[in-house]
Amino acid sequence: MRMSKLLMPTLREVPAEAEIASHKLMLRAGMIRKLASGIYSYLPLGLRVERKIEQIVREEMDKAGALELLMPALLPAEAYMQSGRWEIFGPSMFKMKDRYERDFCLGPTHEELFTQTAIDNIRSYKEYPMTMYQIQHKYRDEGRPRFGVIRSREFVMKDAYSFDLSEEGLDRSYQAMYKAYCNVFNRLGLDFTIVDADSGAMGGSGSQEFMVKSPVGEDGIAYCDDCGYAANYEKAECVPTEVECPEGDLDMEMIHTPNAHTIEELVEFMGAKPYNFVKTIIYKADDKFIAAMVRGDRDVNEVKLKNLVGCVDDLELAEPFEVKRITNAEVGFAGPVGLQIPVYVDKEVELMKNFIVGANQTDMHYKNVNIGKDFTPFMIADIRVICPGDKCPRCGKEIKAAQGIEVGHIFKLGTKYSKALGLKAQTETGEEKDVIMGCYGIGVTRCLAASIEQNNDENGIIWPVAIAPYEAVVVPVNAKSEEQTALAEEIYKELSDAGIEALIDDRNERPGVKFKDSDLIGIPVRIVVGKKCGEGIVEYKERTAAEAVEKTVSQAVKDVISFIKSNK
RNA sequence: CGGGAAUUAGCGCAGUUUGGUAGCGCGCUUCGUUCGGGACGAAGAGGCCGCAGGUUCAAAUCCUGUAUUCCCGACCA
Repeated sequence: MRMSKLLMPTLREVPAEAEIASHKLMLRAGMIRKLASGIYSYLPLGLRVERKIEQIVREEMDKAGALELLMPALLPAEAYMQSGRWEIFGPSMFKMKDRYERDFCLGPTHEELFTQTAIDNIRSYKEYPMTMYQIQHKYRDEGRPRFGVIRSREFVMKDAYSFDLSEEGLDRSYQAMYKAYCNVFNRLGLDFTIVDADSGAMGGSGSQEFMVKSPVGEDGIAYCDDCGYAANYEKAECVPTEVECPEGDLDMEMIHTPNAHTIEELVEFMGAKPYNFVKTIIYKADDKFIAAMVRGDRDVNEVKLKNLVGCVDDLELAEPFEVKRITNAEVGFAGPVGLQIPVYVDKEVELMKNFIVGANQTDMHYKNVNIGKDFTPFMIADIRVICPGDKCPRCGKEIKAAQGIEVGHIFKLGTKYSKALGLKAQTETGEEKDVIMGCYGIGVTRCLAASIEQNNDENGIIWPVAIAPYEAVVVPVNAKSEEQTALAEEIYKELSDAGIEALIDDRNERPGVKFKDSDLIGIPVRIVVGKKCGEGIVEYKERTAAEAVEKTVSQAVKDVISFIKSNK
């Protein structure tokens, strides 16, 4: 490709809308342009990278035996109403009506439609197991689109769905996708971590997320360097740790704590440590009230609590007036003693004695409170959020925290959608069975941003060869020099003939501009045709190298070809 | 959905406090000189100052709405 003919509007300055590296660089490199919040156009360079990622995903899916098909993005409401998700998605679904007032939406994800496809087209149990996938634009009206294409409202996603007749079959289909996902992310050159994810609310039996560690990631990861354990923050199991408590068989005692609502204020007031307190938090779970208790220096894990309570709809903090009604006190003085609602207690609290809790009376707390003696929990379970420094639930070493960008998610769905929509298969014995499903997603456009987050420097993007928009660039230093131009053209032709996706910077620009641009757009390797052109010497520079190396023309061409081939 | 900020040329910004009809840098066009890390000189083009009302002789500037965008948080099959 001739750069003089390429639509590549690079920017010297960063548009004010961008905050993170990948977003800034995609704008500066002329890969994308924003059309509305969370909605982007892809210019040639951006599209080429997106297509390459798609192709890698496609190849690995095909290799894993999945069948590619394509659903519409514009969907009739029916199947979503049948599954209940027309309501569950709520405002995050783009909904509309056609001219006859019939309901439609833009597909946010396609479990329902793939289930319907199986119902309509799979005729015999002999056709199972089957995995189908598509690579398609998805639409979600995010409450807060963010970070360029990392959280956008229209994005490209690969979604796959497996259909099996047995749990063992589901395990096999799931494992095949697991392996394919590892292959995909390895080929993309992403440094990723696989974490256990929450699946409780969906009724599934297992779920893992593929995370690219990055400080700009929106998901928390708890991991252990020693044994390799990694889990989503929401999911990570907590190992209870013991803390120092007042000794002895003490009796509960009410104390006056005026205006001490928070743990910090109490610590100040009473001179105790945060871990000597136990917080009691009132939640509303599907219109029923419950209390959750965790140590003063911990946080309640609402996902765990929600799964434990078996809450279907919403788990949210009770409103202040509700707290007042339940505890007979201002917010900040709730405690388990005499409370008339179920009290869920974190496992860690079981290890404590003589702790401090609210007294359900404004400005009053109890000290020397003990489980069993002073109150009876409804249930004791792991309901807290993991903290860095906690013990690893597998090996006991120290847990660390990181942020991650979720680029893939695999999920054992079970029979949720087959039951809702009626996907059954008749077995050889004539018995009817619900088909067991799995679903598997890769955020294609998000991978693009994730790759840039992991591969950039102060000069711009550093593409891995596998997804670089072009593999090599030939730069004649002086556009007016016929000698340089001729040699550059010759090299460009040789590379192209050898199957290299090459650029030639034939623009009438000064060398500095050409170098800056080629670094910015992240082309993996560059040949510069300059002063020593007459002696048949050019410069060879890999994007990651500090310095260029002088080589003969034929050697440089050979090295570019072998560099590209060996890094693909 | 709650809180905060912004909106002036393609991009980055000043001008708004104290009203007088718009400016800087980059980019763009033309000519010339240049040509190894975002050149220099000269001459240009480009703006209903987000939109709608209001106050005023006069509004980018003051007032009232409204839209859009970004940030923090909530939410995120």
